[in-house]
Amino acid sequence: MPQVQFERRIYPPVMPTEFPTSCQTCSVRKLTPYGHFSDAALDKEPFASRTFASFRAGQTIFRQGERPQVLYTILNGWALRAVHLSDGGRQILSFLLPGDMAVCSAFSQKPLEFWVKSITPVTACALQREVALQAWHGAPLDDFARTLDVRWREMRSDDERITDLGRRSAVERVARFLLDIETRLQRKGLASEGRFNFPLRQEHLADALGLTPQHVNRTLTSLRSQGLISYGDSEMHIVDRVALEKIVK
Amino acid sequence: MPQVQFERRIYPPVMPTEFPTSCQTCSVRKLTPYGHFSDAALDKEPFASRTFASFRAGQTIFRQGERPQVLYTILNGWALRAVHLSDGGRQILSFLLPGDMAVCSAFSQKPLEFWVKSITPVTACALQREVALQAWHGAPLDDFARTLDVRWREMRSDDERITDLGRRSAVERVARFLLDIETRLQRKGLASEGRFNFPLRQEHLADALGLTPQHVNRTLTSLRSQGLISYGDSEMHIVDRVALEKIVK
DNA sequence: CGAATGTTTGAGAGACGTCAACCGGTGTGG
DNA sequence: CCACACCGGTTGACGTCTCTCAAACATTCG
Repeated sequence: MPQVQFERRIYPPVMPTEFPTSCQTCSVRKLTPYGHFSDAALDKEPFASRTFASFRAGQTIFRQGERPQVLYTILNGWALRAVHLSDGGRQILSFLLPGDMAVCSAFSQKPLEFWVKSITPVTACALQREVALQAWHGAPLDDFARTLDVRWREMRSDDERITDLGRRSAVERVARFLLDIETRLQRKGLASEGRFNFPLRQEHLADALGLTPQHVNRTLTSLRSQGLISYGDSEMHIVDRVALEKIVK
Repeated sequence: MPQVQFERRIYPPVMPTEFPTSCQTCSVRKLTPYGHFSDAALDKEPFASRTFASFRAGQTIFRQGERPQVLYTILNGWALRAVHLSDGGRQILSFLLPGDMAVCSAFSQKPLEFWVKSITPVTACALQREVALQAWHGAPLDDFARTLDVRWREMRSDDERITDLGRRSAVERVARFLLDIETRLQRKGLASEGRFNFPLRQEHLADALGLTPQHVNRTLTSLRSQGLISYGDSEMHIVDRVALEKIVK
């Protein structure tokens, strides 16, 4: 019986004023797959007909089997992409951070084989699938090629996950994960000096890294006691980046 | 010191007559990402300017860091896509079978972060990157959308690999792998009644599944002694599909 | 205060890796 | 022609990493 997730953390309500007033001044503009689009292009479709959405923490954004008609780009907050396992558990495939697209491959009408759920409250920009498809099809060849490349980074990250899960020990996975998240947040301006907001519970790490929560705990505790990281109160701090990098090889 | 792979198996030389004379009658036509293209479309670019290539067993097709200018579609044989690991090993990311594209995401000019190598002798159809890009850009919206979807299956397969490596035991991984390969070959008409040509060594399975060759051996031996599979002489036979499916859950 | 959630810690079991050896087949070279 | 090396498959003994089961503790919320 699926249990209703009860969100314990307190988050301020999302104010409409938090939505960007234009794509040109959007805070995540440069982080998105269309980050290279010109100012002029951002006045046209599909951006002209963009809308916004906000989700509470722990809310399902896409269900498995659904055929999404919108492409969400995360403006704020964390979400996760996962599949259900036959034993009742879940495998987290990726975490979605500001600037990431919730369903990049939603061009097709094929039903999703994974689901997407917010972790913190999430605000997102929504582009209509059909409109976006037509607009990108009509774009110059150069933009077209880059659009095809949109999946490139995602794909690479998948490859790395495969290597990670197949070959690395628990410490290596955890260290790599923390460094990876830090790098992504840093690039988005959401981390400085190794410090960043970290809303994940240890169970999230376990479900993503293929470990048990207990073992994640032991690993984190070990890293903390060695002075490589420190954490608490939804904050993560990578204290000794060099040592962590040595662990991941 | 990298060791020269010596191919011990004997394969007949590839005869030019084995190349398909037209795209319309190509044996893998329906299996490719452009399998839905019309007869007429196959007379135009990029197909009109296609060329062919053949590789010996164990030959490197793409090097890491390379910027491929051609899109290879495998006509015949098996290949693998992999990355080097810092400990000198390799993680096999996927196996490429007839009808698969060697580098589907080669639309960009970004250097490859993996390498591709033939396992058996491989014959392939080569499309020029630039020509293909322009042709697909000019194609009808519907074809365009499907082209974007080309990566869909690949992506799904990546997701499954992540789940697999993160959560399954050795038996589950091996069973799932065999069923997966059989399904793919069946769809391509290269397997019947659970029997198919299987040129992989146990070390290939190990490198793909994140196990040691010895443990792969124990697992295969166990499955064989239980009468679920039988193999030998580059042939694999899934004897008890139902039981295997029960293992993978 | 009690219920629920998440973190932390411990003891024991099991799965998989490591190290090592042997075997059969095949090409190689004397 | 035969000894030999090499490769891949096979098997055994043993170590260790991670899981499982279990429980204590902190925090938050009702």
